[in-house]
Formats: sequence, structure tokens, C-alpha cells
Amino acid sequence: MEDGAEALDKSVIYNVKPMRSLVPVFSSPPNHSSSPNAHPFLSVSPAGPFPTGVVPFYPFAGAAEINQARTNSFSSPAQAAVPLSSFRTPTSRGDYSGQANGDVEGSQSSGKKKNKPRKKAKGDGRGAANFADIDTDSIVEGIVLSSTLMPINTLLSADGNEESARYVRLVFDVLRRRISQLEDSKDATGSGVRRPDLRAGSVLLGKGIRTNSTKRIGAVPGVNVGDMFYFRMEMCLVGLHAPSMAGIDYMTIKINKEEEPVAVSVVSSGGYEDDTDDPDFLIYSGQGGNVQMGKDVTDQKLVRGNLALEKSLHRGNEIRVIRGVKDPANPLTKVYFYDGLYTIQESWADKGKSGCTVYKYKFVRIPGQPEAFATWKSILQWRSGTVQRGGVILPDLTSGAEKIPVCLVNEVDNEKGPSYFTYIQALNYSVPVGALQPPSACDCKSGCAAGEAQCSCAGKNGGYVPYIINGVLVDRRALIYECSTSCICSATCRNRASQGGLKLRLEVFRTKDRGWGLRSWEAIRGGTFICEYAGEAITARTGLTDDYIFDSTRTYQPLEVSLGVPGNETRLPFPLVVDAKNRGNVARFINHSCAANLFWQAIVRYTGNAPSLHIGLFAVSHIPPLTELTLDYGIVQTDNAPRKTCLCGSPKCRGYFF
DNA sequence: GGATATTCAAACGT
DNA sequence: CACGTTTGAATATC
Repeated sequence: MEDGAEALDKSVIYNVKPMRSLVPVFSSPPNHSSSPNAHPFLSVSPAGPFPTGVVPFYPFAGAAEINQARTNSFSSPAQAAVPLSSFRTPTSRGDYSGQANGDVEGSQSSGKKKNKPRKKAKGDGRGAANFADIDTDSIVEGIVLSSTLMPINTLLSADGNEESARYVRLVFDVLRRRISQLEDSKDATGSGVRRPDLRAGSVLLGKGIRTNSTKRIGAVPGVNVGDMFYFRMEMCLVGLHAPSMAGIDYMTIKINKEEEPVAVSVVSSGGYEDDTDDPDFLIYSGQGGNVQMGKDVTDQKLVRGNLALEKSLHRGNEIRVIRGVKDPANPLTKVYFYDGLYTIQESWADKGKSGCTVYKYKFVRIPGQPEAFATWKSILQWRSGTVQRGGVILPDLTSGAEKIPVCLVNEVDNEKGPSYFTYIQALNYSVPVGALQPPSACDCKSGCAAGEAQCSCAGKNGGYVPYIINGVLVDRRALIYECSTSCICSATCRNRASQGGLKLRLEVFRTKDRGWGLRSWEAIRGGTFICEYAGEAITARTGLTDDYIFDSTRTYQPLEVSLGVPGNETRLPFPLVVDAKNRGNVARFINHSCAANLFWQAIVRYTGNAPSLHIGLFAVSHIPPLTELTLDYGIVQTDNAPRKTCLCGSPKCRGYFF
């Protein structure tokens, strides 16, 4: 288009093989918890000293006492092993939300305080009725029983670890997404505020599906600097920050018979006039004094959280800091980054704008921790153009084929870029005649998510639109039917999440010693559609082990946590192999990992008049910006198939792939 | 132990 | 869309 003299197709660029077998980049090293500073409390702990990073504080109750409080069937430590057959798995009907569960609960627990319903005393029932008909017990049961991550009889202990924290976060989000989906499918007549996050959090707390439930100073096992959250409840469930709203979390410690509150974590997210400019410092405002319903601004008092911060200043203990920011990609929501440990350097009393007293605390970040909030700030600068992203080789390797540019960066060595390939946005593959039911053609006028109970596309997906808002998939299914050209609904219908090319800002980057990889500048929620695997469909030969191959006939691990409904297997009813060597999209740069943060999902929709199949890639869990995106490329079943040695480095590494 | 006060939510309406 | 309103739920404290 611009200078036509060049015979070179602009979409053709350099190409070097992605090294799929190499170690993925994690947002933070796993050994972060070995604090550079000695823990100030170790010397005074009655049971100390402990190894660095271990903070076994039980100020009020022993672990046993806390465990005893759990009476639910799923985490009860009473039975050494619970045979799976003693549980009834959900039936294959599309609607599995209304089933009774008395047999399961009854056989495992005495029935006292089954689900801790948290009765609302209010008589109107308006808000409470929002979720009244959603059987969260059955949903959670399906999730727990189908999980491959933790044995169901493993106690989610008061002191967590990497696995339990991951488990809790995954369960929370899939439950929350399912509740959202069920809410979305109802008539949109109810105007009450819906809070699937609170509902999911409350249900899981009631069932003991939480971890690190004892408060502690310093690092929280299984939660790493740079971890990302979308709801306060998520942080509560993993023991990072307990209060559901308050910004300061604190605990009382007993020293020489003196009880004293100390702060353990704070959330800074714009509720007060904090100074958050410098990623190494934080000026944090004390709590209270704000305008509330029918109350004026008042002086803050040195009580509760403020008192705890003051005591922490004098004790010098580490305090976890969570930085909440507005997500520019979705300005209505917030993202929370766990930014690691800080100490308070000084405090003072200020006069706020209204003339009332506001306490201020200067937090200083302990050096040597991985970047978290600092990374986010850098990306904001790249996006606004105030700072240029370093190492850019090509500003857009799609050459405009995507609406959003994908830059090619190398901050590591002298490689100039991958070898030639042609950028295409989508896979072009028609479903074999008779292999599947054809997709539907709905006539929804107002979007297919809410209130369109008659949507025939939703009917194809078991009665529900498979996506909630923002292109977030509720759960993996064998196949998803999207709305498309033959539907009445608009292009913004949420049942078209995989269409229209990239929606996230991505970059292809040079890894340190691992070839090229793909990652995002954006905060990605679990379940989000990332991209499809584009390329040339080759159905004739399967079992290929070349690079740039996606092979649906390989064996894939199930998701660690899912809703547990039948039909979420990955096998397709016909063989599809995609070769992205000569033609492809960003997906061809995605490296393999046995602990991948993406999964694939088959999607059917019309392209013109032909039902076409697409391979969508979705986020397994929240993915912080600049974390490498990885996919499990599966296993070839035949015994003598050539295999590639895997060095993904995860504890679950199989040692090979393909 | 139950009830209450406190609180840097999250959604939605204007 | 910035701001106000509404409905919240965990926890500490009374």
C-alpha cells in the first residue's frame, strides 16, 4: 500500500523458531519469601527462632482449633481417604444447578451448620433473593470432586502452600464465573446489585475452602510478589488481606503479657489521598474520618488500624502492600497487585483538604524483591507514550493485520527477529459435513447474554451463553457454539468473544535464553480469550512433531479446576492439525509449558455460510502483565513417537512433550 | 457469644 | 464518565 515498488509482502517478516521446550518466565521467582531482612519478630517469638521466611505465628488459636471449626464435608480431616465413589457426580443435563445434594452432604457431615447461609435479617428479601435459587453447594461439589490439583481429603490448612493457594484461587474464580453466568441468564428485571464475588467468597469461607487462615506477619505461603487479584475476596481467601473492605489488616500480638496491635497488610487503591507515584515508597493515609452516609468529615483517631500502623512503625515489622489500580482496559474495574513487603519509616498527622486530621505513614519497600507495581507503572508509560518501550525491533509485526499492534522486542541479545511467515488473523477450516451439529442462528435483538432465554445459540451450549462479560469463558467445554454471521445479534454480542482478532496488547519478546515468546502488556483475568491458534489446517497427517504445530489429536491434561460437568474433554470428533510455520498469528510464538497458563478450546461458528472450527486460547487464571503466555502442546499417544525434551521447570513437568 | 460498628467494594444509576 | 447511591461481608470489639 505505501511504497508499492517493494515486492515484499508487508505481512512477511523474519522468523526464528520459537523454542517451545524452554523454561517459561514467571512474574516472580519462587524464592521470594526468603526475606533479605531478618524478621523482627523472630527474636521475640516464644517458639522461635525459625528459619528465614517461616513465620509460624498463632497468637490466638492453634491450627488444630481452627481446623476443628470446619464442619463441611469437603475439607473434613476426619476421614483419612474419601473414595470418589461415595460422591455422586452431576448428571449430564445442561442444567446442573438445581439438584438436591442431600445424599452427599448427609453422608459426610452431621448436617449441623451445613453451608452457613448467613441469613439476612432484613425482611424485604430483595437483595437476598438475587442468589436464592442458585445452588452453590452443588456447584462447589462438582468443582471439588473434579479437581486434579488437590486430593479432596487434603486439608486446606491454616498454613498454606503454593498448591493450596493456587487451588483456592482457581475454585473461587470458576465459582464466581458460574454464578455470574447463572445471573446473566435470568431475566434482567431485578435491579438489585449483584455481587457474585461476595457470594463466591462467602460460600468458600463457609466451606473452609481457604488457606492461610491464621493471620501472619510477612510473606504468605503460596502468594508471590506480583500476583494479581480482581476482588478483595480473593485476597481474603488466600490470607493475604482479610478485611472485605477495610484497607488496613492487623492482628494483636502478646509480648510480656502486653497486648499490642500490629499491621500485617494494607491496600492502597485510591480511597484516600495516598501518594503512590514512586514504586519504592508509599505515603499511606490512615483510616476513618471520610464522608459516609449522613456523616461529615471528622478527625481521624489513633485507634484500630491507625494504632496498629503506629505500633508497626515502632516495631519495624514487615507489612504486605497491595496496590490497587484502575484497569485502563476496563475502567469500571480495579486490579490489585501484591507488591511485596514494606516497612514504615515515619508517620505524621496532616490536615486534609477539609481541615480535619489525617494520619500519614511513609512505607518503604524492602529491596531485593521482584518488580510488581513498578512493572505496571512502566507499562502505563509505554502506553501513554511518555516513555518508549526499550528494545523494539518492529512496532507491529502484524503489519496492520490486527487492529492492535504487536511489537517485536529484544532486550536480551542481537537476534533481529524470526524468519519469514505470513501473518493471518484466523484459521480457515470448515467443519466436515456431518461431523457436528451445525451452529445455530439466533434472532436475539438485545444481545444474547441477559434476558434472552430463547437464544438458540445459548441452547447449543447447554442453555447458557458460555461467556460472561469481557470475553471471559466460564469453563472449558468440548465445543463452544458462538454467534456469528447468520445471527441477528450485533457484533458486540458477548457470544462472539473469539471473533475480530486481538483485543489485548501483546508483544513477541526475546526470552533470556529461550528463543521467542509471547506476553501481554495487560492484566488478564482468568478465563479471558487471548487469541486463536491460526495457521493452515492439515487433516491428513497427525502426530507431527514439528515446531509450529497444534495437534488436536494429542492427549491433553484436564484443567486443574473446572465445574466438573461432563463434556469438557478435549477430544474432537475429527482430527484437526494446524500448521503455523508459513502462515499464522501470534499464537505461533507461544512456548510450551507443562504448567501452562493458557488452555485451548474448540469453537464453532459460521464463516459466511460454512460452519468453521477455531481453536481459541484462554487464560487458565489471572495473568499479570509481562508474564510469558504458555500452552501445553500435549502428548502424542504412540509409543515410538519422537518426543521433545521439556525443560519448563515446573514441579509438574512431565519431562517431555509432543 | 451474639450484636454492632467499621471499612481504601463493587455495581449501577445519573 | 465522575460522582453519588445502594447493598454488602469479614472482622474486631463491645
